[in-house]
Amino acid sequence: MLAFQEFKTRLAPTVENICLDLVRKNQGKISVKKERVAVRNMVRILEAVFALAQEKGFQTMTLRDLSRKSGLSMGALYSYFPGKEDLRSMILRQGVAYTRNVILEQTRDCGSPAERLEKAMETHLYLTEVLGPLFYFAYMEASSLSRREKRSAMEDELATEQIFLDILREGVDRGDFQCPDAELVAALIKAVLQDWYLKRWKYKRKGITVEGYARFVVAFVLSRLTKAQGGIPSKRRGS
Amino acid sequence: MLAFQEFKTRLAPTVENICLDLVRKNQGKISVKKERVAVRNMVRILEAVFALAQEKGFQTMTLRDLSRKSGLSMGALYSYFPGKEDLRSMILRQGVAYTRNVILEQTRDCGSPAERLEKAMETHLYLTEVLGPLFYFAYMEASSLSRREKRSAMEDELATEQIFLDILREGVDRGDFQCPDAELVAALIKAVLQDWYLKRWKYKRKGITVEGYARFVVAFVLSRLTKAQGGIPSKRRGS
DNA sequence: AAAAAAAGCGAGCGTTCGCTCGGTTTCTGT
DNA sequence: ACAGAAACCGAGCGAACGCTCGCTTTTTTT
Repeated sequence: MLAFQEFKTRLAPTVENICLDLVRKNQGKISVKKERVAVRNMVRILEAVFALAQEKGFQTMTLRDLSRKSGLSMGALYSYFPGKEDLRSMILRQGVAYTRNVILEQTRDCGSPAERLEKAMETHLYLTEVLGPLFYFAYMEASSLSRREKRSAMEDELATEQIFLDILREGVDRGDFQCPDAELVAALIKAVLQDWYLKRWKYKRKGITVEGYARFVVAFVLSRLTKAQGGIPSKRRGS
Repeated sequence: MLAFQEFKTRLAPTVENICLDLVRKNQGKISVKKERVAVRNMVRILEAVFALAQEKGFQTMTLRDLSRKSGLSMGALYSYFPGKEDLRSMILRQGVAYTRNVILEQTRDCGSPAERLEKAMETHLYLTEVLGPLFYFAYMEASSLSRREKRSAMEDELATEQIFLDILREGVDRGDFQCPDAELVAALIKAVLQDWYLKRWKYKRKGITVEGYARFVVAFVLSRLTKAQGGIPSKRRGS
């Protein structure tokens, strides 16, 4: 298992790096010319958004709140995004793209399905640990999107799940895994990984580190895939 | 395993029953005198709230939206709650109390820890299946609460988890379960059960019924508790 | 059926929101 | 040092919000 600290320094997944991509991909919407300035202030904006969204939600947060917390004036803010809704969708889009890229890139060159599965879960957890507020934001704000954007959020959910499903199926084909219900296992994995950033307060309180959680989840899932004798009993005794 | 249909008819966990309790426990805040009328309209209000909250979130929903969807006028609405925030906290409080009671009541008289664990998971899933919109609402709205109410929401989360943890520990004591990290397993169970109502669209799309999901989750967890040889390997091979 | 009580109504109040824009400050090249 | 460009500022705009209240309609009582 890769240590969390090493992951952090090797990949350097920071808000700053995400802002750099965000600024470059939205040049049409950002009226600030100099990239250095744009990125610096975009970082302040995103960090303020994450803090405020965690406090009171994105909808409840006002642009005056954002102005106060980020240190930029109302007018200055509108040099960095065309409107409040656009700000949200810019952040979501960029965050999703970034996550997808990192996980796919990290799992591509692994060996056995078991190793790839471990690597995928580990990467997901470590990434959410570094970018916790971003993931929390993305998850919590998905409920108040337009229909168009809601569909897109659902497809992202399924795309992440598909990564796990592909690995599971490969493992089953090769005979490494015994898993008659790969779809459900993939969904379970996704749910458990999400819990890490949705309930960070809970795990912090219990003194559980991201590495400890990763070890537990990997062991739990793999033990079921490699040691379980049978599938699901079709009937269990009644109450 | 209890069939879902039987659970539904036996316990009759409906929005109407919840509204009855809600009306009785908030008589001071509701100016409508006749209980029959109060309950009837409270049902219309709650169902409208759930629908709107799922569409656009509680904060984004306006009282004019609620008026339109529920069929009651702006003025009439204020006979049923003192303000928008009070409406939310009334719903949350009542929903949490109801859930807690049902699960505790259903798991009290079971036999072995394995049976109780199964019953607890099954009850949680069936309840969320009937009252899906309520749970979705409670979960999604927990992020934009006051500090006082946030603490209370966290305690509810931990209280539910504690039910599972108690059963796990009893099973370990009796030698039924092999589980060196009961706290993490309890958290995992909670996360997986929550996924059912947070991502219902996903499971609906895959054609998975609540009974199928319950069977899967129970089998997955129990197989790990009763068949796994060891705990967590302290080290796994490096990347 | 008339009177009293209860419930329902919706235009309008004050406030605050997202957003704009004319003026000011800061940065950059020479 | 200075002129032009870039960035920043915040009072103010129309719109929409939560909420109220005088009035009407419906239900209950006598």
